[in-house]
Amino acid sequence: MQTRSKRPLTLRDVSEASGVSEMTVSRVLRNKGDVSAVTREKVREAARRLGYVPNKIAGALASQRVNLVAVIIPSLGNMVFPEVLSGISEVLEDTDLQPVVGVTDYQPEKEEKVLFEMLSWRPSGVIIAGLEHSEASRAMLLQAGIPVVEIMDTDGEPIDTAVGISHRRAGRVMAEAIVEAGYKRIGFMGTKMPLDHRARKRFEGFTQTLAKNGIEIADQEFYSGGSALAKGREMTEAMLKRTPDLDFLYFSNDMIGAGGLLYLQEQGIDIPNKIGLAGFNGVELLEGLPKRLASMDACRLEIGQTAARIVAARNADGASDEGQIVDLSPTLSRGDTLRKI
Amino acid sequence: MQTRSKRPLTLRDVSEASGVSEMTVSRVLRNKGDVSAVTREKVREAARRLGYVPNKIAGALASQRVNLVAVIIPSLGNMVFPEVLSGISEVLEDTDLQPVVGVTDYQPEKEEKVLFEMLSWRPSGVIIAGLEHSEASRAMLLQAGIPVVEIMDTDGEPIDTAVGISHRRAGRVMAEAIVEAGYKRIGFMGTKMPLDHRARKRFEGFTQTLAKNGIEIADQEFYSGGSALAKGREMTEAMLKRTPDLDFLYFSNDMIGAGGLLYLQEQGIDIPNKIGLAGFNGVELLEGLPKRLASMDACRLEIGQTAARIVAARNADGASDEGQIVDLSPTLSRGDTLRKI
DNA sequence: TTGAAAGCGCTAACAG
DNA sequence: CTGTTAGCGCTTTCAA
Repeated sequence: MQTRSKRPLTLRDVSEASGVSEMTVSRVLRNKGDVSAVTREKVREAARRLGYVPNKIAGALASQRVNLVAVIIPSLGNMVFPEVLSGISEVLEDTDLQPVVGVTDYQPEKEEKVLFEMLSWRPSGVIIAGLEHSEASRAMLLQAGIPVVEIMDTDGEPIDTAVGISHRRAGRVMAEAIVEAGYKRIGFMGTKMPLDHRARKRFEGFTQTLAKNGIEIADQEFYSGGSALAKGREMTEAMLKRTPDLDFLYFSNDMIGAGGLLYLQEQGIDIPNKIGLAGFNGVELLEGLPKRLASMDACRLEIGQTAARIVAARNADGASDEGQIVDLSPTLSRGDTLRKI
Repeated sequence: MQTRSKRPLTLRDVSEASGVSEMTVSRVLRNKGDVSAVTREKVREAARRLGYVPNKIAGALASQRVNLVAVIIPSLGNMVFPEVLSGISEVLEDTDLQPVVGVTDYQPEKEEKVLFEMLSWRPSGVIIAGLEHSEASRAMLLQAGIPVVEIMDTDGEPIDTAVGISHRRAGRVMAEAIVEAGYKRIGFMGTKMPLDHRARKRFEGFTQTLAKNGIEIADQEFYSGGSALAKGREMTEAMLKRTPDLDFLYFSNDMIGAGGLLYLQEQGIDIPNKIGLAGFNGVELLEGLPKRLASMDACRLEIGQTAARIVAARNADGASDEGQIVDLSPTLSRGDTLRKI
C-alpha cells in the first residue's frame, strides 16, 4: 500500500514492480492463460502491495466486452422495483455480469436519456421495465445488438423478449373475484399517473370485466404525491362521504389499500361484509396489518430472476430466443378483506 | 435509423456519412469548441439518421474523465437509502455527473468487492455509507485519488469527508426525552445486525444516557428477516407478555415501531400514557398511521444532497476541503406516542 | 509459458 | 473554424 498518488496505477507499474511483462501481468490478474506458479505469485504480490485496481475502461475498450447489464426502472420508492432488483442481482451474482440501475421516474424523456447514457457504456444486456417506449428508445434498443428484456408487463409487443404478467388479466381476475363474492357498488382509487401503463391496464381489465357483469365503477379518485398510506386513508374517507353506499374498494396499490383498511377499521366498519377491500402487489408490509388485505402478487422476484437468467444465457451461449414472452401467473390472495362466496 | 447490425456504429461512420472529419464530428456531438452552424447540422443529422450512440468507454479512456459517481449503500429495501439516493440524483442532475449505485447488504466483504468493481471504472467520486470499512476498502479509497464522502454517520474518523448525523447523539437525545417524560421501565427492539454500526451506536448512546439517569433497559429483543411490520407486532406482544410492567418501547426503526403501535392499539392500550413508543427515521409512512409515532428524522434527503454537492464542487473547482465533517441535526418529533412532560 | 506489436474508439493538443 | 497526429491502458493475436 502506498500513499495517495495523483495518477492511478497501471499495469505497467505492476509490471515494473514485479519484473514481469505487462502481458503476463494481465494474464495473471485475469486468470487467463497458463502462467507459472512463481510468476503468478510474484505478480499477485506486487499488485497487492501497490494496491493496483485494474482499469476496466481500457480493458473494455480492448476486449470489446463489458460485464454490465443495464437495468432501467421507473422508481425505487415503492418496494416493488427493489424486489425485482433483488431477483436480478441474485441471479447475476453467479455470473460475471453486474447490474447497473437507472431510474426514469415514469418519464419517457428521462427513460430515453438514461437509456442513451447507459448504452453509451456498451453493456452486455438491457433489462427495462414496460413495453411502452418512445420511438427513439425503441430504435436505440433495436440498434444496440444486445439482449433486451422488457419486464413487468406482457400486454404488448416486446422489442426482443418480455417477462412479466398481464396486468389486464390481473384486473380482470380481481374483478371476477369481487363480482362472484357478490359486491356491487365498487369504488376505485389509484395514482394520478397517466404514464404508469401497468396501472392503466389493470384498471382497464378491471372495468371491462365489471361492465361485462353489468356493473360500472360507482366512484373513483386519483392521488399524486405524499404518503401513500395517508392518501389511502384520506381518499377512503372522502369517497365514503361522497358515495356512502359503496360495498367494495379496489386500490391500485397495497399501500393506499393499507391506509384505507386502517381508516375503515378505526371507523368500526365490518370488513369484509359491509365493505370489501383489495389492493395490488402482495407487498410484505401487508403481513403486519390488523387484517390481511386481499391482493395480487406481481411476481416481482421471479420476474427479476427470469429476466437476469435470459440475459446471462444469451451472453453465455449466444442462444437467441428472441421474441419470447414469459407470462407469469400472479396469485390472488383473498386475505381477510374479500369475502368468500 | 437503420436495421440492427452486429457492429455498433462509430464516430467514423458518422464522419463518413456526413463528410466531416471525425474530430469535428466529435466536437459537435460534445458541444465542444466552435463549429459552424451548417457543419453542426450536417453532423447532427447524420448521427440521428444512423442512430449513433457514442462509445463512452473510448471517450473516457481518451479524456481520462468519467462522469460517474459511485454510490455505495447497504440496502435498497427500507426506504431510507432510496431517499438518500433521491437527494444525490437531484443535485447531480444539475451537473454532468451521474450516480451509479452499488449495494453491500451490510457485508464488509461485499462492500470491498463492490468498491473494487466500481473503482475499476475510475469514477469521479465515491459516496459511501458509514465510516467502518475493511482495511482493504480504506486503502482503495485512499489510493483512488478522487473525492470520497462517507455518509449517514459522523461518529468516527472519515477517510476524506463525512456527511451525516451522530447516531450516538440521536440515541442520547431520545433517551433524554423519554426520561424527562417520566418513563422508567423501558424496552428495546431492534434488528439482529451486528454490522449495522449506526443502529449499534444509537443503542449505545441510548443505554448510556439511561444509565446516567439510573435506568437500565428492562427488556430487549432483536429480529432478523421477515416483514418488519409483522415483526414489530410479534415482538411487542412477546415482550409485553414477558415483561408486563414496561411503560416505554424504543424501536430501532419506524417500521417495527409501526407494527408495535398497531398491536397496542388493537389491545386498547392507552398510548402514550400507559405505554409510550418511539422509532427512528421519520419515514413518510408514519403519516398514515392511527397515531403519529414519535421518531427522529435521519436527514436522509439532506445527507444525499450535501454529499452530492461536495463531490460536484470538488470536480468543478478542485477545491479540497478534505477532512471536513458535516454534522446535521436530526429533529425529534414527539408525535402522539411520547407523552409531554 | 512468455513477450512484442497492433489496435479498441475516442479526444487532447496542435497546426493550419 | 477544421483537420492531423498521438496516444489513453488494456487485450488480442501472433511469434518465440
